[in-house]
Amino acid sequence: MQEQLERLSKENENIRFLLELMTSKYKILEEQLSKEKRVEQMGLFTENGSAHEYSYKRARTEVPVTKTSQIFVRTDLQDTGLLVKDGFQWRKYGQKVTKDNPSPRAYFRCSMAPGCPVKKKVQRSVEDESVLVATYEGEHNHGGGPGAFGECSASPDSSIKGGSMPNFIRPVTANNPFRPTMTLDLTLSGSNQESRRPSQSFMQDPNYNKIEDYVASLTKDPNFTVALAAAVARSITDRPA
DNA sequence: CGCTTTTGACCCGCGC
DNA sequence: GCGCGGGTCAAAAGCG
Repeated sequence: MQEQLERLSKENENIRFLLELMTSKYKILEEQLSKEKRVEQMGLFTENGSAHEYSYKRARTEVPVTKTSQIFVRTDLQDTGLLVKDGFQWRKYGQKVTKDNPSPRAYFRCSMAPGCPVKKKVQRSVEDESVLVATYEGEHNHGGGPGAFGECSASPDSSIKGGSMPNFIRPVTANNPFRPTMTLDLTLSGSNQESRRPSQSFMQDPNYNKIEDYVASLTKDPNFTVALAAAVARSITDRPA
């Protein structure tokens, strides 16, 4: 018990470090983004007569930015499917074997399409084959169907007992074959005018305390370490420095 | 029979 | 211009 306790507290320390790393990375990115916004605005105001042309050209050449996020879902290794239960109904429209990963990548469109533009890609993680990586593009313009996360409740024997569980992170229930897992929303917010939000510190986010409490409870779950490590690795490697 | 999944073909952007 | 690789299409197969 003592040994296990020591191991766990060491693990907690590591996780705290990773979280701090993520937080600082987030702050750096936020600063960089606001700097870019300032530069962009200055460009628009100083170019006098050509300002309209400038913005027009930018708008035309700019790739339409869609909101993307990733979640990591731990599954049974025997489970060969690429299904991530997220409460929405999806229609599979393709599957591909990619170069960097031996497991195939499945492509899904929201079943409400073309009314709903959301797409997702699901592929097993290279680092841990039991972890499914689901990448979402866009935002649903409708509610979730039956079996949505919001309808789940904490399972009594789960090692994760959140108490006040944030809506965006839910444990797995008897209806859901997946084991408890860590879900991280690594949203890449767009840089176009419509998606701009007022600059807000991560620490000032109204959900921050809830997230912190919940993450603290998650550290009791050994599965959490793997999922977090994968998420942090991605957050570092997938973003511009 | 209608809807969903599978899978090979096709398209398109990117790097060389 | 060409090849490569990721993403999408669409016909065929599967399934309830």
